[in-house]
Amino acid sequence: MAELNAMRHSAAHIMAEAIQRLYPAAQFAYGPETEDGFYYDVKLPEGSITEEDLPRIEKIMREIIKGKHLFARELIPREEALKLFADQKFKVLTLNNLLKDEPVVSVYRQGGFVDLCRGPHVSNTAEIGAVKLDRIAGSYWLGDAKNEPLQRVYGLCFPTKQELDEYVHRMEEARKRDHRLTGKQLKLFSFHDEGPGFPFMLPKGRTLFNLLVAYNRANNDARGYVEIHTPAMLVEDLWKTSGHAEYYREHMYFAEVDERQFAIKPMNCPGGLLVFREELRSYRDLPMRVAEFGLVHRHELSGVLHGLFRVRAFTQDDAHIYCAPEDLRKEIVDIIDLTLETYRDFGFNEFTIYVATRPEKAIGEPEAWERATAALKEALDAKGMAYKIKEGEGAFYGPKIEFNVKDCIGRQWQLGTAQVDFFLPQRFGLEYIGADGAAHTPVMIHRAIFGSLERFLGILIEQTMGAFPAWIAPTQATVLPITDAQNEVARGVWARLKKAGVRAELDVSPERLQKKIRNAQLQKIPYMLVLGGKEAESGMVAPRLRDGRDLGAMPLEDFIAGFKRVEAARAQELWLE
RNA sequence: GCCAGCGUAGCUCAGUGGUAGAGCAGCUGAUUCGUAAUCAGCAGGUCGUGGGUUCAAUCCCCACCGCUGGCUCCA
Repeated sequence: MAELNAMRHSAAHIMAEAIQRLYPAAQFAYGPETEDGFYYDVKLPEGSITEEDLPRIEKIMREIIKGKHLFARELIPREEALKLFADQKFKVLTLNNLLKDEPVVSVYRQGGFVDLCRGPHVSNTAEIGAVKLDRIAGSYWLGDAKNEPLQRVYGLCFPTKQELDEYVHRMEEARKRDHRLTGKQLKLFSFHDEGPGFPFMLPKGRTLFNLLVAYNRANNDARGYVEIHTPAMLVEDLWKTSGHAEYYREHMYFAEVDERQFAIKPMNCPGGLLVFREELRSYRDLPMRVAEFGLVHRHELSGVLHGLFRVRAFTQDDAHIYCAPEDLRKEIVDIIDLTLETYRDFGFNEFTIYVATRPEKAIGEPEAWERATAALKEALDAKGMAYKIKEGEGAFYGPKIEFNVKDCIGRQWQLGTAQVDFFLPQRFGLEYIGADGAAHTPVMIHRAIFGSLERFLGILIEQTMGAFPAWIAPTQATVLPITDAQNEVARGVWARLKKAGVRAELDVSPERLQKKIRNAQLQKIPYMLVLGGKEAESGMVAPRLRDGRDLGAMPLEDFIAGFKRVEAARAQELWLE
C-alpha cells in the first residue's frame, strides 16, 4: 500500500510537471494521492484548465513517465526553499505557515520539475503504472470556501493497465445503480425546474415512502413512542428562541404574512418543544418519546443538490425524547438498538458510525457539550460499537451520533442520528416536577432512524437497483393473461389479490406474453402470474419470479399463502420453500 | 455559492451556420400468440430561457435557469 501511495503521489508530481509545461505560470497548491489515484490543486493566473486540456496533459505525462527521470530527494534550508519557490505563492504560504518552524525542508526533483514535498516517491518516473486523467473540479485553498478558488485535476493511477481498466469498468457498472436512473425507469420520483431540489413522489415512490413510514411507526408504537404533527410554518420569534434564526439562518425560507415574519421549519424540534411545554410534566411522564414525521425545508446551496440524497425538502422520521439526566444513556442505547434493527431489516450491513463534536458556531457551555458527547460515546461503548470522531461536525445545539452508509460509487451519506441536547430545553424553559417536588430541566434527545425518508429511499434503491424485496416492492405481483380469452378470469384473479392485500397490477394489453413478461421484468415486479387457458379452467396461476424461476401452475390461494409468508418474514428471497 | 462540463420529441440519443432525425414509449389497425421486445401506419420538437453577432442560429458569443462531477456544506 505504501508503494502504491508513493506511485500515485509521484503521478501527481508528473501531472504537475505536465501542466507546468503547458502553462508555465501555473501555481501549484497541494497534490496528494487518493483512494484511486491522485489530484493536484492548481491555479492558472489567467483562464482555467478545461477538459480539452486533459488529453494534452496526459500525453505529456506519458512522455515524462517513459523518460525514466529519477525522483531525487534533497534537503535544503527553509530559507533556500523560499527563494527556490519564490514564484510559487502557495508553496511560499506553506513554507511560512505549516513549515515555519522547520529549519530544513525536503524537495523532490524529477526531470525539469521541482516540488516542495515530504515524499516518499518512487525512484524513477518509469515506475508509475497506468495513469488516466479523470476530471476537473473546483476546490479552495486549504479547503476553505473563503479562500482563493483553485482547480482540482483528478487522475486515476493503478500499478497496471489492466487494474486501471478494471477499475474504470467497475465504476461504470456501479454508476448504473444510480438511484436517479432507477427512479426514472421505475417512475418512483421526479424533479422539475419549477422546484429545484424539491422531490416529487410519484405513485410508486410514494407507496415505498408510505411503507417506510408504516414500518417506522410500528417500531415506535412498540417502544412507547407517541406521535404528533406540528406546523410547517411558525413565527420567526420562535426560531430566535431556538437559535435557528441565528445559527441556521442561511438555510431557512422566510415569508411575511399579516405583517408578521414567519419561517418554514428546517427542523421539527421547536414545534415539539411547544407541545412539551403545554402541560405541567411530572417525572412520572418521563421518558417522553415523541415522534413526528416532519417535512422540513432547508435552503441548500444549489451545487450540493443530488437526487434524493441531497434535497431542499425532506421528511424526517424524527423523534424527541425528554428524559431525566440519569436516563440519558439508557435512551441512547435504545435508539442504537432500534437503528441497528431497522438497518438489518432492510438488508444494510455496512455502515460507519461517527460521533460529531462541538462545531465553531454553537450554543451553550463547553462543559455541557463535554457531558453530552461523553453520553453518546458511553452508549456506543456499552453496545461495543466501533466509531470514529468527526471533530466540530455536531449540530449547533448538540453533539451527535451519525450512522453513515455508502452509495453506489462509495460516497458516504448520513442516515440515522442521535443528538443530545441540554440547551433547547433550557432556552424554552422546559420543566418537569421531580420526585423531590422541585422543578427540573429535562434532557432532550433528537433522533432519526432513517434520517431522511427520501435519502433512505435513495439508498435503498441503489442497494437493490430497484429490485425491492417483496414486502416493500411498490407493485408486488402482476397478472399476465396469455390471450384476450383469459382477460375476464385475470380480472377476477387481480381483484382477489387486491382483496388479499397484495399490491397487484393487471396487464390486459394486446401484447404477447413475452412482451408482458419483459415489461414486468423491466419494472422489477417480483411475481408475474401467468394465466393461460389451462390455468383459467382450473383456477390456477403459474407464478414466474423476477429472478426467472418458474414455479409452475398452482392454485391462486396457494400463491397468496406463499406470498404472505415471504412478506411477513420480510425475506430477501422471493419464495420460501 | 465556487470550478469544469452538459441541456435536441415522454425516454435514450444522432445531427447541421440555411428553422431537425432514429429507436423505444404513445395513438390506430392487423395479429390471440405459453415465460425478456409481432407487424404496419400515424402522430409528436418555437433544438432550456432571454439577449447579441449574421442576409440567415438549434449550431457562434453573452447572461440567466436547470442538470452532472467535485469543493464547501449537510439528513
